[in-house]
Amino acid sequence: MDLFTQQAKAIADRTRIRMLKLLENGELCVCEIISVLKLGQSTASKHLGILKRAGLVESRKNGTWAYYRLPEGADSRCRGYLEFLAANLSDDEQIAGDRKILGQVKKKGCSVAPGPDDRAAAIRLPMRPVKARQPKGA
Amino acid sequence: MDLFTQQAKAIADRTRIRMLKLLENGELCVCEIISVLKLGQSTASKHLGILKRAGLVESRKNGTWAYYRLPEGADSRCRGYLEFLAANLSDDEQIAGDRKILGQVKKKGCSVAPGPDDRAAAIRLPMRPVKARQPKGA
DNA sequence: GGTATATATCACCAAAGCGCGATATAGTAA
DNA sequence: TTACTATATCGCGCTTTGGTGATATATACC
Repeated sequence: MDLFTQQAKAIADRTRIRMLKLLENGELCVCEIISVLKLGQSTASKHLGILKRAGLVESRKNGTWAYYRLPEGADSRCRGYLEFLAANLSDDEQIAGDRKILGQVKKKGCSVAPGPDDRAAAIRLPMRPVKARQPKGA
Repeated sequence: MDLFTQQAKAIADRTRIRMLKLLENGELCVCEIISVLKLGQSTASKHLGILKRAGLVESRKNGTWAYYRLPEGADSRCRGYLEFLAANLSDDEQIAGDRKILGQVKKKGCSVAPGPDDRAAAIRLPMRPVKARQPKGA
């Protein structure tokens, strides 16, 4: 499949659009993405894999943590859709809400115990350890 | 589903991308689109319906003929993807070939008997009548 | 060492999507 | 009228896709 169509398919999913819009706020750890978008772990990993294979995100590993970001290189073939996306959905309430939640998650750290008002997330997410874990290298 | 995602899904198909790029050459009759892209009749109709419901094409009827075109209004919500598409795939060989075939189909008329070198199309397309039919109103 | 965490991958199922033939509808041609 | 054409829609089979639980691996914490 040609890259243009592959990227079109990668964007043709609401969850992946939310991921890309969230990553416009900067590089994020997978567990942060999971916390903000309230996704299952395998679901998030699969979607991120689709975005990565389409060249729409890059990733790096640091210990057990994986960080995803929008590509930084000047490869115009990978930037087209991302620039288009950046120019759109500024009025989307859900995406604005995601960005707001990201701010909260960033303050609390990565593994966040969901509040009592979010029972769906409480089922999916592990409890926050007393002290947040940190990768060795950082 | 929100319009942005719906349009993304509508574009996430190679055949529909080819249709939209073909319509950049101006309004076309369905039978012309079928001839150029060598699609089954019901397949083409279904794809055009998806594009229409997503607001990416408009249509009008004249007798039995149906004509599709890119939207002419200034509704920016419908133009975004189309402008993005117009700015891309200029180097796509298949789409360039489609445009070339369109020129040939335009010369011969709508219902074209496929040449002996295109047997797949010969199965799908009716033979060209001795005199090409024309809608009453035009 | 042992236990828990972060992530990727696999297997599975339900849902959606695509192509195609058949049918329905409406118009043209004679 | 009858025959043919253009298009839309429906029904079917097949493939793809999205979500989820289970598993594997590597790492962090103790």
